[in-house]
Amino acid sequence: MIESILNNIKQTIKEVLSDMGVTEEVEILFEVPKEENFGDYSTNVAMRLARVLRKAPIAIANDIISKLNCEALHLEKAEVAGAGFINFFLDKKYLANIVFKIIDEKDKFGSSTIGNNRKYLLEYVSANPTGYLHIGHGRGAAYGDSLARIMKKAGYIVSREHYVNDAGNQIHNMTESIWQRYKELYGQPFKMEDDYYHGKEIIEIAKMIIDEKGDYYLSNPYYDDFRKFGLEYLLNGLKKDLKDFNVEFDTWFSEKSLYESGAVKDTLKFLIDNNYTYEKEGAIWLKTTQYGDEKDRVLVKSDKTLTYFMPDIAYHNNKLSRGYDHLIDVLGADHHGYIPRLKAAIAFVGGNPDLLDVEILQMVRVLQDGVEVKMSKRSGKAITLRDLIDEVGSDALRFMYSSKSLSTHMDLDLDLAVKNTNENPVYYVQYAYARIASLFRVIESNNQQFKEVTSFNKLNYETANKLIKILLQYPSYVEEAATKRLPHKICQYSLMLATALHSYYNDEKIISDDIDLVNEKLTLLKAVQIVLKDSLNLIGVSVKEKM
RNA sequence: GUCCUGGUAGCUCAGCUGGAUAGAGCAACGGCCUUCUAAGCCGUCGGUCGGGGGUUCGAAUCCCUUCCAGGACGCCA
Repeated sequence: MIESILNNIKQTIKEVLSDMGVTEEVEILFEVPKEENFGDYSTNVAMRLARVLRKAPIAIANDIISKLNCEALHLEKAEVAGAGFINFFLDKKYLANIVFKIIDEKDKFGSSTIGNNRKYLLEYVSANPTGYLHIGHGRGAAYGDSLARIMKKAGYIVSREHYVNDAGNQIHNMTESIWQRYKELYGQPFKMEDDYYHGKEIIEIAKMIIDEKGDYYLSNPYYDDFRKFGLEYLLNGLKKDLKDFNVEFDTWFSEKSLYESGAVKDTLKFLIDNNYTYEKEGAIWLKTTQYGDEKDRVLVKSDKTLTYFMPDIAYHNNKLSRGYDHLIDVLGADHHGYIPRLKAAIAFVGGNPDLLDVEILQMVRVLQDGVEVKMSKRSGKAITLRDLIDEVGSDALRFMYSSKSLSTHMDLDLDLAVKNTNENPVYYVQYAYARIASLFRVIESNNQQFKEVTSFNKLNYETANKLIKILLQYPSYVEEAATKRLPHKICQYSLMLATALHSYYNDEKIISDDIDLVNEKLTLLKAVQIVLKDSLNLIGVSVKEKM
């Protein structure tokens, strides 16, 4: 609706401009002005044309608006302001129709086709199953899951994937770690190497094995059983934590399966056969510098074992073969240097490096009592995602993560998050929803019947307009969040809508004896509720009927 | 040393494809509940947009330079 109004205005301006003798293509952009007095939308096209037309921007703007047919364009008025802005004031009554559209479309409202059904593979979290998830994983999880939801709404086809590193050296270390802890629990000599996993979960696993099999492994081979048991336990824990965080995946892709299918071997052979590699100092190197990497990278170490990179190439090759239009990897900032070699690898296996985008999330710093709490999976003192979900709650945590852009170095104040949860803006938004829900309960207990209206006759457009204007903007927020991959836009939007709701609620008495007016207001609020719920859902946050 | 991110109000952060007087939440201060949920509303206070140059009608936004902070520069994963 808003799009069609703006498109019509754009079209009209284009015609006016060509009458004025502007031959070149000019981009006409609309933005919502910060200041309310500047109308609903504005454009700076007159200023952009000042140089081309050699004319004062204000004069150009005046020329343009004198030729606009406001009524046909659903405009209350258009005026020139400032240095040459054209401000448009839309017809409030016409805009109010958005409410009926929302009531009609429900959670489909805000959907768009901008994604064009393009198929995306979104990989995120991909945590090693060697310990519990930490706070950095939480950020990637919240981002990836929210982005997937938003992109789907915007018309992309999105597959969500978690890569499971169940084959490499880290699993060996995990197995050995359990073995050392097992021996420790029996008072035997043990040694935890530096690169072993020192978390408390490893001890828990050793205890569980003892519960089941006692000291059996002190005199029998432990390796395969420990490996299997540890992997299963940790992977299940990982899945459960993510599920409780409202984070979903379509596929859990096993690294081990790449070995079993021969994909790793085949990919390596392909690279060698095509001369993309060379041998040096007993190792096999991939010539990634050919594609702008700062140095070549080892695929096969001199001890004949593979680097992490090698199966990862096979993995990305596999992704490419599955017919996606685009791949997105969400990685931590510590993997930044990994991107050039990954893109080079994609080029070597015959893919287009531009098919892969890597979204980098900056580190999360955890503060407690004003000092940083270091997190390290190996030291075991890390604050886990599970701890936070239990203490802060999934909703509050999701909102906290999602409200900041990925590139910001995020500070998470534990004292604030845990003790003072009502300072989290998520409650502000949920409260807006609950307040509306409460109104419907009151109506019911009054034995009044709420009936959705299909047109407004008594509604005060002046007070309702703020809400309506924000409802109108929802689709464009979804589109922007999806195309620019910025879920925090949705947080901002939900806060905006909640603010307008609270304000409206305070200004207007909703329930009165005038049942027609009550029905009109409640129809409006019903629409607000739909959009609040949908926007929160996009960032994985639930709504509450009562608070 | 090279590369990536940041540096905006006391704190946490938006704004960054150049646009009107730089925003929000929290904190601080002052009002608003005999009326539908006060986890709310209304208002006040608070800024050399890290510093310095440049580009132009116009710069928080683009370019150069410099300082500070975090991260990466493995035959680790």
